[in-house]
Amino acid sequence: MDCPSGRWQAPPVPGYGQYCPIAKASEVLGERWTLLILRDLMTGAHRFNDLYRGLPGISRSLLSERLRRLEHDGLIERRDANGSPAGYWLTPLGADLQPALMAMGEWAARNYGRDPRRDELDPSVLLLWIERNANRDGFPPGRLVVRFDLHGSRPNRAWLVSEDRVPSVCWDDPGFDVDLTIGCDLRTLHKVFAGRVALSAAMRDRSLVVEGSEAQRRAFMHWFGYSPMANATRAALAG
Amino acid sequence: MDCPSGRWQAPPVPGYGQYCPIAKASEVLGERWTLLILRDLMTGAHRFNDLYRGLPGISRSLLSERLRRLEHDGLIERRDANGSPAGYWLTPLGADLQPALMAMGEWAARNYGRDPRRDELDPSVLLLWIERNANRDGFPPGRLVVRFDLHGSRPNRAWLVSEDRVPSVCWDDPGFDVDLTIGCDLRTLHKVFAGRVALSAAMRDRSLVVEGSEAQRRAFMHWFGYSPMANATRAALAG
DNA sequence: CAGTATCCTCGAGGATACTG
DNA sequence: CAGTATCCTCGAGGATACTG
Repeated sequence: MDCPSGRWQAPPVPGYGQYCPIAKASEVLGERWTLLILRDLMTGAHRFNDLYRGLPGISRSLLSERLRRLEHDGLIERRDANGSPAGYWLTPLGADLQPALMAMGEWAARNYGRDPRRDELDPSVLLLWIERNANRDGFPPGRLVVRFDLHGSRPNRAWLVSEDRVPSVCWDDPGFDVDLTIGCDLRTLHKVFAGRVALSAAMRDRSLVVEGSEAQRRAFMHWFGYSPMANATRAALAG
Repeated sequence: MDCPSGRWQAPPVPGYGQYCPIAKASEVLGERWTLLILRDLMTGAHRFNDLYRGLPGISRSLLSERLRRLEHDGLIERRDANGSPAGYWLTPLGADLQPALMAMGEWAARNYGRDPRRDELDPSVLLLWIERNANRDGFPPGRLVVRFDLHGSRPNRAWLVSEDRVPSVCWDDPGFDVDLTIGCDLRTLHKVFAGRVALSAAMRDRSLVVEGSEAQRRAFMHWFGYSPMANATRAALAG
């Protein structure tokens, strides 16, 4: 609970004055952006700029403020420089929130699931999510270079480069030979990510076209990163 | 989704522009008071003034605004006059939130459980919760009158009157003969309500004193209303 | 890279008074 | 009982420029 300045006072977020767990949870989690920050920490973002990139519309000062409050409330801790991996990490208290966060997300996935309009999707955020949720064990050792051709989006090309099973997305040609290309429009990619359409079905009807060696295409189906809520969505659609 | 005025426009609560279930849930549930309103609807409050009484600090206009938004978002519906029980009721969409709300509350109960200071407790809210969570089947038919003597609180006397198994709390002497009195301080009553202390233990060490016939005292242990999160709290304390 | 400091705006929501 | 209308305040947070 120690803070950067050493003695940061929590600005008096107006509590509810109710000694009730729901009220307490609302006080800790209820501010704008807080739940999304926790979501991103749970899916592998830890550096300030990683978090910033995944939250279009937040300002750097507001992100900083929210992180300080979460640290003050004991949900996250900052690991600096010498303490191995730098950045922000969930404490046990913060990690314990995962079931509740999943339950909220599953509620929304069950009930608000519909296909997004193209203008509701942000290509850079979707690719970031695919990177973060990728199954690292499914990548080959060494380097793998995948190019996404997103029909009708701007920008419309992204590269996912996996080095020693650690993927990262970039929007400028990294210059390496491409092992695999994925061609589809952004909505199809989102539908697959969200679990609204099976990857195999999208490949079959060629709304998503994968080009590469047979082995690479098979591996793709194994490492592709789905939304953590995809299973709930599939269940809702099946039920 | 129809609204009082017939064409109420949702003020543009700034969304996150992320097509993600957690973001969607945050948009619908993230505003101040919203989760507490849903909590109260789940525990039996339905009339405007019932909700208002259970949310000290909210203004009538803000409660009205929040209810309109929840109605607009499809989580609650207003049943007026001729459609039997008047007031606000959860729709299936709203009721489907219960597991998520419980998960959040249980997280807080597990992690933030501690004994409240006396100034953190509001007697009228605690008695309201006990009324709402009472086990109606445990009341006798006809009338039961219970007086709570809350040592050191102001006001320090409340009556719970059950008529045909429907309890209601009042703070002025209703004038009926008293069948049962409960004497304790507010913190003890809260500890019992929250599941932090067993009712039987509080009676045994006389921090909570019940006076009445043997039958009434036994019935009391059956109808007394616990917090919906009490079981989670007991589990956390036992584990 | 990872923030902080300062200044300024605008909109959420309180207070008050009112209504069917 | 169940709200609504109006006016006003103040504080959350954006913009901008800065730092170790």
